[in-house]
Amino acid sequence: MVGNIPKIDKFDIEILSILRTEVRTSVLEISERIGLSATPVSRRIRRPEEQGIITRYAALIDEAKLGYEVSVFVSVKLDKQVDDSLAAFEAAIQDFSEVVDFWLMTGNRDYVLRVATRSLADFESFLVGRLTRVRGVASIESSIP
Amino acid sequence: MVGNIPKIDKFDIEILSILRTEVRTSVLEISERIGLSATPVSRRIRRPEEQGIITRYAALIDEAKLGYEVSVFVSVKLDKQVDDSLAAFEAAIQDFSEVVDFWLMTGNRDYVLRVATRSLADFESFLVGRLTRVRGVASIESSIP
DNA sequence: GTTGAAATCCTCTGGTG
DNA sequence: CACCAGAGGATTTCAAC
Repeated sequence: MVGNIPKIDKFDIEILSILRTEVRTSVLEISERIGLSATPVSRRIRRPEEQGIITRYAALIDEAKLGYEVSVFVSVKLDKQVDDSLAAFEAAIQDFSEVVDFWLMTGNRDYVLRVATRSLADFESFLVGRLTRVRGVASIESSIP
Repeated sequence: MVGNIPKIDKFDIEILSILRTEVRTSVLEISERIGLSATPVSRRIRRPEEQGIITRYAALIDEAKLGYEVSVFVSVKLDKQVDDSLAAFEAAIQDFSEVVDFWLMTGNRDYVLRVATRSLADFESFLVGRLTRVRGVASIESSIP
């Protein structure tokens, strides 16, 4: 069976909920919090890693403190004519360092990007100089968090 | 001066870009990749942690593999009448385990939430049973990635 | 002030009961 | 699953640039 949902018990859920926001919590501290010894905690962390439930460990960066003060949600609609526009579009935006995150919405030609730049001027030059020039882009709409 | 932008050199940028996607990379491996020894790498990791540039370390969970197959972006507009609705609303949604992420948009009464549930039925019951009942919620719109 | 190397300390992991 | 021992990595200290 494909797409099988692994059996997860109360301990696994507690561990995942801790790791979701505090990866650096030591195995020992987790074991004390949930009432287990270190060994099974270590095993219960490794299993979701191998199963691909934990896709990766990421450091969340406060872009504003680095001078990336402008953060924008950009909705992009793609041209319906171009057949391989999705793959091409995704490849293109992955090369843009300004794109922090992106999601493909239902309808399959509608993306939402989160874009971070140092200033509104940088954002606008990214928009007109780079994003609008990607093949297949039909229309763009921005909203600022 | 408030909001000062720290001086970041080439090494810091390289370290941050590694940590952004691969936190578990050892200090030794980072030092080999960027051509520095372990000591300065360790210090250059701690500094952005203390400055709040690295806000937290997070394990990214594949919700689909846990059976949370439905992931939805929800736009919520808040009622303009209620003065403290922002704080109340944020407090409320932080208690909802279904809310994976949320952002406050410009206009100050417009939130975007990312919601993950096990099924569309669960999502709908979350929507009508919990989210719409939060004080100050004026209107809701959903879009599915 | 920052680096580089060695010593210390801490934490993870594999084996045993 | 708990306990214990070995191993690997991170952090502190100190000398040098």
